[in-house]
Order: sequence, then structure tokens, then C-alpha cells
Amino acid sequence: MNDEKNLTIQDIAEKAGVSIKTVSRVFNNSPNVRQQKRDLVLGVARDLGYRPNISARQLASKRSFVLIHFYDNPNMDYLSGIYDGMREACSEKGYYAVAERLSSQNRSYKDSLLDYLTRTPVDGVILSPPISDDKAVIREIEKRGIPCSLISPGIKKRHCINVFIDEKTAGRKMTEFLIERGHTKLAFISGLDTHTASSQREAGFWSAIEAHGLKRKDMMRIGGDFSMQSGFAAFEALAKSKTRVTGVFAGNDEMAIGTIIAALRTGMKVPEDISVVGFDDSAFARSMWPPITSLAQPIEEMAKLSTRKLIDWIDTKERIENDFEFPTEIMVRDSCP
Amino acid sequence: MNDEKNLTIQDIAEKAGVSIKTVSRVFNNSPNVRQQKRDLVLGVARDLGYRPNISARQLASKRSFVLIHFYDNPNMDYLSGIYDGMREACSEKGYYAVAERLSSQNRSYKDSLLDYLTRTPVDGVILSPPISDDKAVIREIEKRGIPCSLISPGIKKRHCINVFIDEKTAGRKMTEFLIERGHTKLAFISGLDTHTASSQREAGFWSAIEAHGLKRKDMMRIGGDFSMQSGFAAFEALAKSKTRVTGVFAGNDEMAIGTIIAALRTGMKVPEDISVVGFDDSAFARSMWPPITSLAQPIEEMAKLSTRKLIDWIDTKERIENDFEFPTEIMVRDSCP
DNA sequence: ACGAAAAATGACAACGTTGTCAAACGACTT
DNA sequence: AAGTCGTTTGACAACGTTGTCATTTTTCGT
Repeated sequence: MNDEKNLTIQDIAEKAGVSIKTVSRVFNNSPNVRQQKRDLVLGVARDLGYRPNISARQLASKRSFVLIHFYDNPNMDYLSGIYDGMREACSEKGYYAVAERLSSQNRSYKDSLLDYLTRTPVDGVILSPPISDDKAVIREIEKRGIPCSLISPGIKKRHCINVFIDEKTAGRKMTEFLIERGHTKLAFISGLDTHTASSQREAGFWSAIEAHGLKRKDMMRIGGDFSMQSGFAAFEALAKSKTRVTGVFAGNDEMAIGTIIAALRTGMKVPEDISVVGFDDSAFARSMWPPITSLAQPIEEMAKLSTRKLIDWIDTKERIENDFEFPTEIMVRDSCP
Repeated sequence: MNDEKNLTIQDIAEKAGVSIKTVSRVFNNSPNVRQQKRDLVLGVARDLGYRPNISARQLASKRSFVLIHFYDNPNMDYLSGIYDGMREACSEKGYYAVAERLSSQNRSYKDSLLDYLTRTPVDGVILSPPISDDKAVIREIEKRGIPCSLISPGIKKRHCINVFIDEKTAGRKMTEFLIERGHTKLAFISGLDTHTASSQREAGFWSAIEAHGLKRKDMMRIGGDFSMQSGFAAFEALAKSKTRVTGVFAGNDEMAIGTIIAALRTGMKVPEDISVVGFDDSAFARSMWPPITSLAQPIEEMAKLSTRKLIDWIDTKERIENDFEFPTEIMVRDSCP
């Protein structure tokens, strides 16, 4: 119901009886503004429904207000979770969220990163696995003095913001879930070794086995690569072996789907003959038949916090905390009820 | 190897011996610049590696250089195809690509559109199904005078750019593919009725049946909703019926996957006992086991052209052509070889 | 209560582009 | 050759913000 005219800092300044510059300072969280004026300005701005003009800001400050998420993960579910979280946090603070694929297939992928960073001015970077483990990439970003936030890094970096779940504990939790349901012969389908999180999940798997006094020789470890096909292949390996496993822990949902399809083909029933659990709680895990029990991480929340802290860092030029851990939850569904 | 300093129009103007304004005109494809000067300026700019400053452009021209894609389609594969196409076309012309979900679940989704359009200045809009069929949405955009491009609209709009495939012919082509492989008893699993393209595919299906002299009563038509689950349910309906169909045409890949999984569960073999074909050629169609024969449309190319034409329209304020049809291709895979 | 130092504030010039409008130029007509 | 009209060009002021630096106000130690 407000008038359409675009408000400027000028309008706010007049209404509040302060100078333009003071208003500017308030909106940039600059120090050296009396709290009383800060509140006054903020109040007036809210009343009038003022929104800063980003272009003008960019032009005058030579900052871009662009945060970029570099990824190389074909899982669209995960990506859009991150993107949504980023976007929400960005719009709170007048930043732009951009996502850019940095394919490690591409031989010159480091070059294309450098290209990107020199071409487009970028105020902050968010990396997700497996790139959050790429030291060369992180070094280049650091060298340019660009604040950087890592999502689920294998090793936490002191010079970055780290946002993560405890992968090992999650892996252990999932394994214990299987054990509690009476499964004593288990298989673990791993992901790619370049994906540190995957090894940590596996460590959790073995730690649960040990803690519950199960025998290592009753367990199978099959190497996968996160693809549906590798889950399919994993089941075939399982079927050939002497060990009769009744519970399968797949390193992600896609491999879980592959495993289930392969099992169905041989006439086995899920979960009656074999139980399968996944990891990531993707949309396909929910819509598969049977729906797949999977470990959910609050990826959108993680991305949101990651972005907020990154923006704080950019705005204030200092980091208070580095590390933020998030809880996980097992979504119990029919594939292992 | 160039110096790092950011070039401005000023630099180009000096080097070329013309005024700042003339350079500006050249970069905006404004009329009334002598061809000779135009070439000169363009040449100098290329030599120096000049790139216009978008923020300054936005500020001075009050345009946003933002194109927005409104979607409400959970298929990430399709979406990222569109996004990639948009992005490429945008970066050619210095525009920004933004994607925004406009959920029809949300009761007030038209409001959120209006909100968006009034909040953020937007120079052009791209709509994909099912939103490209929403007259109310299109009307609101038109009312604001924002150029609009539709991807695969059910009915082509004269005031918009339309980019599409011939859905009916595609449906017919796919059906004939099944018929040529000896299937005479077929099932068609439809998508949501709100999705006009789906009905057109179905029309193609029936036209092929008729053209090949097959009997309508040997055919089954099952209503689905594009979800994996509905594909699953469709197979169960199929199994219950008396008609023994050997070929299934699913309205999209997800329903094809559901159908296949359901078939596998009953011990049937695909494609030996039943052949299934899908539509869209999504990543899951490729990585499913068996991989699914599916109809591919060049969605990325379509989005790219759509975007280019939209930008032309914005820049020149006129549209030469409205309609652009693209070819399709059947990707033959194991689910119906 | 006084001065010195620190904190808060403001005036004004950037930032790199486009819009406006007036001036210069060219091609015609007479 | 002068006059007319359309085309091409350019000077200069926006656009809405931040950076710089000078000025004012507050705080604090004595």
C-alpha cells in the first residue's frame, strides 16, 4: 500500500534528521554510530520500507555482493538444498547467490576457477564436497583473500568456516539401527574414496560392529562410486559371495536404490529378505518403492548458517567462530522399518 | 596477459577518438551510429579486452539486466538443463539468470509472483511447464510490459516467444517405435491433466494406433501424475487387467521407472516380458537398470534460444519471430531395444 | 573544569554508465 | 549557394551509494 517511488538513503536521512553518510553506515554495520541513531535510522527505514539499491552499492564500493557456490556433485537434491539455504541467507543481507559447477572431469578445472575469480569479482566462496576437500582450490581462494566457507569438509580448515555433521557418528548410528533390528550379517557399500565423508561413514560402520561384538568376517565391504549402477553391481557381488547378509548400508541413496532394484530382479523381497538403508534422504529415497530408510542431514539449514557466517565475516572482516556442527536424523521408512 | 586495471568506456573512447556516449551507443546497439565508427569502437574494445560494468549500467539505466525463470517442476534434470542454457545465453550479453520456484501448491502463488515482480526489477521472464500454461501468470507479466518467453507451452501465445517441440508428433513417434518392434497391445500412462503437453503426447499415441490399424480395445490408458509412485500403481492396474500388454509408454521417465520396479517385483523381466519407454531422457533414465529408452528433447538448446530471443526483444524492443520448434530424438536403450 | 584523545558525524567527490538535449554534420531541395 | 530536415555526435547532469577527510561532539584523565 506504499507509494511506488523508490526510496533512497536521502529520504531516510531527511526523515531521520541525520546525514546520508550516517544512514549508509547503519546499513553497513559500520562501527562508530551511536546506538540511539542506529535504532532511529533502522526504525525510519522499516517504516518507509526502504531497500538499498544494490547496483549503486556495487558501483560505489567496488564490491560485488556476490557469493558463489562451487560444486561438483551431480546430486541435484543436495544442490538445491544448498542453493535454497544460500538464497535465503543472501536475500536477508542483500547479497546474490550464484552456483557454478567446477567439474573435476575437466582437466583444466583449476584454471576455470581462476578464470572465474578474476573475471567476476566475488566477495565470498562456498565449497561443497568433494571440492571442499580440494586443497589446491582452497589455497587459490585464500591467496586472493576471499572469505571461504566449507560444507562438510573432510578435514576442517582453520582459515575457513566449516559447517558439517559428524559423519563417523552418523555412520555408526545408522549401523546400530541395523544391528538393533536384529541384523548380524551386514554389508557396507562405500562411495568414492576422494569423498572423505564416505570413509568416515565407513569408520563409523566398523566402530559399531566392534562395539557390538559382531564378527568382522560376517561383514562385507564393497566399493562403489555413489552411482545407481554401482549399487546394482554391489548387490550382484553380494549375491555371489558365500556370506548371506541381511542388512545393507549404502553410502548414499542412489546406491541404495541400485541395490534394491538388483535385489528385486532376483526375486528377493525388500525388506523381508534383505533390508537396505541409505544416506542423504534424497527425494528419490522418499519416492522409491519401497521408500528407503535414510540418514537426513539438515543441508538447507547448514547452507543457510554457512552463508550467514560468511556474510558476517565479509562485512566485519573478522571471524569469531570457525566450526559449526549439525545434528542428523534417521528417517525410518519401509526398506528397513 | 593484459594489465589488471579495469577498463572504462572512457578508455575506449579516448583510444578510438570518439565520445563516451558514442561508445555507449555502440554497446547498446543503439541506432544512429555510423557503421564505420561502430566497427572502430568494437575493434578497440576487443583489443583492449573491455567488459562493461554491469552495476553502473544498472544504476544509470534503471534496468536490472536480470532474467528470471519461474518454474514449478520437481524434475531437477530438466531444470538444470534450462538453467545451463539460460546462463550461457545470458553471459554472452551481460545479463543475469535467476531461477525462482513458483509453487502452485502454495495457495497464494500468484501473489508471490506479483511480490517478486514488484520487489525485484526484472527485464524478462521465462516460464516452463506447467507455468507456461498459466494464463493468469502470463497476463500479469504482460500487464507490466515485461517481455516473456514460454518453453513448451500448451497453446502458443501471440504476445510471447514460444519455444517447443511437437509433442503430438513425438508421442506418435514413440508409439510407432513400440509398434515397429512388434508390440500390438500397448498401455499409455498419462501425466497430470494440467500439463497440456501430456495430453498432446497421448493424442500422438492414439493417432499412431489408428494409423497402424490396431484395435483401441487392445490398448490401456492409465492416469498417472508424473511421479514414480504413480508409475508403480499403473503397473499394478495393468497386472490386474485382462489385457496382456507387452509395451508400455510412460508419459515421463519417473513413471517409467516406477513401472519397471513394479514389474521386477512380480518377477517379470524387462524388456523380455514387458517393454517400457519413457519421455524426457532424464539422468535417471540413463542410470536405471535396465537403462530406459526415452524421448530426448534438446532442452538446453531450447532454453538458450529462448533466452537469446528474449534478450533481442528486450534490447531492440521488438520481436521478429515468435515461434521456434525443435526436433526430438529417441534414445534407444535396453528397456525397449 | 580543562585539554587531549577518541568517537561520531557530515560535506563532497568519486564510482562507470545512460538519458537528455543541444550542436554539428550531411544530403537534399530549391 | 542557401535553406531545410533528418541523422550523427557530444557535453554534461543524473543514477544511489560509499570513501575520504575534515569537523564536531563526547569521553576521560588530571
